[in-house]
Amino acid sequence: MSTKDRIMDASGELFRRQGYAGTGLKQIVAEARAPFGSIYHFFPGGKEQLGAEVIRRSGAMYAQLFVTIAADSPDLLTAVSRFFTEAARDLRDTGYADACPIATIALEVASTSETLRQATADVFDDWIDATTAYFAHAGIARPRARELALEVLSLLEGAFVFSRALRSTEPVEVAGRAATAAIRAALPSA
Amino acid sequence: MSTKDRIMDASGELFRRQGYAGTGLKQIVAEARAPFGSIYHFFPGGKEQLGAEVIRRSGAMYAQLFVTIAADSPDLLTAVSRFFTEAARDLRDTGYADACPIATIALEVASTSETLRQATADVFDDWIDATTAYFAHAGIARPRARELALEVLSLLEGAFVFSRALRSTEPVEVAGRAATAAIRAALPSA
DNA sequence: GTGGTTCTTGATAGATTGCTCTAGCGAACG
DNA sequence: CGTTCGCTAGAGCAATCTATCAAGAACCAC
Repeated sequence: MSTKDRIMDASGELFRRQGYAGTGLKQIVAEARAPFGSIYHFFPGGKEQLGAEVIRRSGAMYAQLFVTIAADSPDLLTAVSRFFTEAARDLRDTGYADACPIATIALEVASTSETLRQATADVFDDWIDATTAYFAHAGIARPRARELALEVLSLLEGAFVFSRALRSTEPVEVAGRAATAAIRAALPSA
Repeated sequence: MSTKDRIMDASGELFRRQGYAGTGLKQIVAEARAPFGSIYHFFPGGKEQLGAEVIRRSGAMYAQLFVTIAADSPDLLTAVSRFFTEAARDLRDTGYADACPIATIALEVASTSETLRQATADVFDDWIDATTAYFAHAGIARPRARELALEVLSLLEGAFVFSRALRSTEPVEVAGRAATAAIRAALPSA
């Protein structure tokens, strides 16, 4: 794996777990087993450019994770249910460290760095649009599909906050059931 | 107002907006118009003790905010609806800076400081228990009331993440409608 | 007043931060 | 072989971080 990839992987993992401000560049190169200078070779814009690229890449990878799960699920409800179940399992298996790859950064930078805030906003917009389209494809009218997308994604992100702090999968599991219930109610008959 | 109170107020506001790691003690004393040494006079445990006390106090104040709104609302649905509407208004009025007082810290410290993680967990446990009791008092069976509490609180926290990043009140407004719909469906008849 | 306690105050230490800089390695190409 | 170029490598800089310390100010009990 290339040095740039190792730096981005290490950054993504550290940012996700301890945030942007809480992660030093020295810690990143140590984790990535990369020379310090390489950061500024690949990311001349410094920490902020690294942060922006990591946000966009991590966000896209997380969206892809849902696509993969949806691809081999028989229907929409199963796909969503599995995504929450998988998220709960990942949380438990990582000691409640790995939840949303960008939520921690999003809250940190929303009022401190316009560049990074924009990166998180772009990722979230993509997620919302993709989820809306996915629900619309299942027969839910567009405006309702968007509301439902925001509802399901909010349930996921909010449950992550509680599950990580409480060190319990209960919030994510409950949120998963609430999400499928909401979708089932919005689906055109049955 | 006492120096200690000014320090805690300033810390609460800064932690909420830019996180724990992203806020320096120098910045806190500047904002609080307090001498630097006073931090270590009132919080001998340093930044971590200050953080823990701010988390517990901010968490309790936020719970009190809901109690106040609920006190002069005719019923449960109105109270919840008003809380989300109020949250959306606060977000807009502060330039999308002030949302949950401890969510940013909660995600940051969940895997880095057991002391602070415990403080956020205690606050969240209180919120969940209080909300569960509030729903149970309205006639919803206990196990279902707890699930509903987790669902509503997750909707709120998740919507905060999106609203701050997207600089839009839409997520919080949609979450508010979803929360009231879920409660209405769980209420014993009508 | 006097003694004692609480609080204020900022200089300073020591570590760490993001970042810059230069030197050198090693493969590709004429 | 010699030159070039992408990348490695880490020493070092200015700034900032948390934390400590000792001295002074303000207040209370006696």
